[in-house]
Amino acid sequence: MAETGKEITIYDIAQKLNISAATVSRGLKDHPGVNKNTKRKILATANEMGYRSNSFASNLRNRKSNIIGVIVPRLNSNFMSDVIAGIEKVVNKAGYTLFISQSLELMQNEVSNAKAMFNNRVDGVLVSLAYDTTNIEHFEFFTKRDIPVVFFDRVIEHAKYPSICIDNYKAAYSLVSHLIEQGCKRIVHISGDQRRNVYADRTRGYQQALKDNQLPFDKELLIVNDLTKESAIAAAKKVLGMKPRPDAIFAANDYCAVNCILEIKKAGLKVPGDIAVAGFNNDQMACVVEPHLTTIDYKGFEMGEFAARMIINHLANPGELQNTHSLILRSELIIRESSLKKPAI
Amino acid sequence: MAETGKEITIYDIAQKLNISAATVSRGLKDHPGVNKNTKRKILATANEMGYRSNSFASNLRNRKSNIIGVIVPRLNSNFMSDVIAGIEKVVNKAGYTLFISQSLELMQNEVSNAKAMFNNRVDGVLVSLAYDTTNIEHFEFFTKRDIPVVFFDRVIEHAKYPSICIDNYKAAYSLVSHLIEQGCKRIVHISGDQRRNVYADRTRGYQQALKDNQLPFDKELLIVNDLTKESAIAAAKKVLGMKPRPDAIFAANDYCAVNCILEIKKAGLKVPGDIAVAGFNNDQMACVVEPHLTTIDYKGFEMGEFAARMIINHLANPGELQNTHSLILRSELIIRESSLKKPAI
DNA sequence: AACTTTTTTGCAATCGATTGCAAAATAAAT
DNA sequence: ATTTATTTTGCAATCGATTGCAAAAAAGTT
Repeated sequence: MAETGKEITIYDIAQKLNISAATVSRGLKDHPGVNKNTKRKILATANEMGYRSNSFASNLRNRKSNIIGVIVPRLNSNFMSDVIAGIEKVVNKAGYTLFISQSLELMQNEVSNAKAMFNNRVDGVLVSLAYDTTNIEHFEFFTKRDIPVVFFDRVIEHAKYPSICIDNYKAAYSLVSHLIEQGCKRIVHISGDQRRNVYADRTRGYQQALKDNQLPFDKELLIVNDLTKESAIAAAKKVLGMKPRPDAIFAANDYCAVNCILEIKKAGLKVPGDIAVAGFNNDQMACVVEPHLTTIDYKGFEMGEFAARMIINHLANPGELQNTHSLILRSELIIRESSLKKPAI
Repeated sequence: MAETGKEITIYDIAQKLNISAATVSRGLKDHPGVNKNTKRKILATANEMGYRSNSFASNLRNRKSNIIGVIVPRLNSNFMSDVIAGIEKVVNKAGYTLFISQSLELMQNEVSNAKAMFNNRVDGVLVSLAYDTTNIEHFEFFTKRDIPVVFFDRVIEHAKYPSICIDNYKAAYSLVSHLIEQGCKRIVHISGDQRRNVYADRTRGYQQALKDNQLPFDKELLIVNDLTKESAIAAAKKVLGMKPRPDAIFAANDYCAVNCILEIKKAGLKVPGDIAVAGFNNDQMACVVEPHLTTIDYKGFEMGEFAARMIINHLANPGELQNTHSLILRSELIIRESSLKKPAI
């Protein structure tokens, strides 16, 4: 078993077996040209001496780190935790490890994280953009060196970068259609920074659903803020003061929706009776608030798996960057009480 | 600026400046023995040629990875996201990067993650234990090689490993005392696996608070499960069926507490009127549920910072492992409506 | 037994950065 | 101008694993 103190190298194994380090190196990685018996011996001695491969030496020689970088806005959601788990699963199987960091929704951090990853020579990067990222020049370092960059969830339209996300437009469209179907006519949409696809697309879906149902789009009913609790409460208050009062709120995420519900109830109004509310993401708290929240569900684990596979594929078949453009995953409308004005049939 | 294609090494810089690679190496890291002018030139050329240090070569030579491993049960809470952010802050400042992985509450994953980190030659490891971890032999690899391991939050009593957590006993004691002070006499405690300090200590605090207030400890009132939503609901149902009916539930985490509240309300009873409820952790959802949840708050960011500092210190002053044993951070009782039987004074 | 073919192995260079030691260059002192 | 002290630099070995190429060993043919 492993001994204390000094590290064992292939040279130590070679010496003990009276063979060359080259053979040990080949033997350890099951090179076909090595005699089966020798291989067995090498493996046995390696184990017995407590050998562990030195990845620095190997990486140095191979000019490859076997590390995939992941930059996300925040790790604090079930969604993101699932994404990471999905990525880990695929990536580990392919022999890579992860280098994860959070931008905390600030472009500034995103930039420095990207630099750190570049300097650590990651073999590929998975990115979900920060709230306030205005450009993606900080990823050009990677493309210049042919290091694949894949965006997921918070993606950006760019010929160079493949991406994975759900159809936010369609999801929002179906959600708003549902609200309309429930009899809502003045639907407020609370969204985030319109530079982020997830918010812009949801807004478009909202607008199109209105249009397709002959409902006018009233600019006043579109509220864009930073989706924090405070902004959610402020937005809710604003809605409550509008005349005529809107009969529904579609918030771009669950946390915002939930805080709207609380605020509406605090004002003595009923959800969904007076105002129906819907969110996006199907967070845990969607089933904690009362009434439970109608929302859009999509699978983080799956998204992580796909994103990871995309990167791994690029690494396995370099030069095919252009083949895969973008991938759209499915999402699902989850109808709960917060939007049910009519009794369920 | 950075060129496309090939990587620049110190040899390229050396050649361009007609000096030796040794000087370039020293110049780049501000070695005192290098002429100021030469340094300036080296830095300038490095920039201009788009040089980035090759960490593999450097790590190989220095026998040091500058990577800190972090193993956590799950990344899905605000708490954990804050911890990671705190760790990142300290660790980055000291020139390290993070290698994060989740055990998903399974010892099996924790073991393989630990191995992966060991093989990647992390310089230190920060760990919060999985739900079902029964022993910590998988960390002996590290101690044998004098690689520091620091536990945080979900810690374990062990002379070899320093740890950081809050005083779960005291926190639970103060929380239960508060419930008693509100007039509760039959208090249920729902907890998790008692092998985890966080749960065992909370249970102890609960029991001691009862004792100090002349309340009998009824075994039936201590429910141990896995704290999932399903278990929470089952536990709540059990409580509702008890005779005489308990007048309070102290759950070992907020998610469990929240689901109890929902279940109690579903049964037509009032919280806190019929049954007071309290949780632990001050998750976002504590303020989503109605009534808002009384709970214990403690700062993940701080905990991350401290844990990281501890590891960094150990790395800076090796051999002082025994100096720092364990650190107890403060926590705070947050009283909200879910436990207020008496009107606030 | 001599020769050809096939399997196995080893030599030695390579991947870049680092650093002890000594040499060279410069500055200071005589 | 010499000698001594001080700064700067460079040489060359080292950190382990990898791999093209060639040599050695084993197996197969005549």
